Amino acid sequence: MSRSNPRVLSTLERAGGFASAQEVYRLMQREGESIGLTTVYRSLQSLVNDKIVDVLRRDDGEAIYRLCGESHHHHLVCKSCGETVEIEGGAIEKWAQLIAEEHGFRDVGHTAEIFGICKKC
Amino acid sequence: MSRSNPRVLSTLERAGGFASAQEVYRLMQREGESIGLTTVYRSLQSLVNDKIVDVLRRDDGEAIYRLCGESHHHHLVCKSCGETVEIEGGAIEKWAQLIAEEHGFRDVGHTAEIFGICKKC
DNA sequence: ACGGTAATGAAAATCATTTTCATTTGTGAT
DNA sequence: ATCACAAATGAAAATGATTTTCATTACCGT
Repeated sequence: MSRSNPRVLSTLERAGGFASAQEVYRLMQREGESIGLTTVYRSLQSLVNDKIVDVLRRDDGEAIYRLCGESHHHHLVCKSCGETVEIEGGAIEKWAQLIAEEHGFRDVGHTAEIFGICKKC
Repeated sequence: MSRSNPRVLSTLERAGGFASAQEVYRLMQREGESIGLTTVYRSLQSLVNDKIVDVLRRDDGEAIYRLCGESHHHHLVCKSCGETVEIEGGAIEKWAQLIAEEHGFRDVGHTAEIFGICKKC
């Protein structure tokens, strides 16, 4: 099949370890890298197969890719202006793990986002 | 705007309270109901606004609509078979509120989902 | 250099979802 | 009942992410 293009992984890292395929592609374009969208998709998929990245879904259904092992964080997003604050989720991590174990689930992950209206809006 | 077509809700109920828009549409077709896909989408969206149904995402990104009780809750979803457990989020509620206030946000809401592999899978 | 396999990417195909817009239906006032 | 207007409807087109196709190119071992 196809192996991952290393520039894709490096771009995903540079993006903070968290981005959609389209975002990785646009980022590479902006930085002058010559690559096709198809290759970006294929590389990300191959990274998922190799368990080097995780794939999640945004609320709008777009797939987002996240480096495994990155200490992950959550977001606090303003519904009005879109300003985003990255937050640590200490309490959540334990909660998710605990609940999942109670129900006999393994291989546990989670998503959590907080949204509201920021000071300026 | 537009209100929900009652046949859509009744079909979603008949489907076990868990189906995608396309599935609801195909089900209604098969049962001889005359309705457009657009209306199915609009009705489901309106049900989501009215908090009569929840919307989640399948692994492939397709939105699935699900009847839910009135109390605010979160989900523990099996990535493999889709089994879903409704859970209470006591800890989360406080955490979200606290973090948001720290950053000066008001009108706060949140989403949280836990996913993993269930016992059977 | 040669032959074969893997990687690449442009363009077309897919598929769920949304938008547009013209038509129909329902409702309330008169 | 009739007129007028708002809401609902759905067919068709638009959108946007993702996948597939396929012809070309880069790479590797001989």
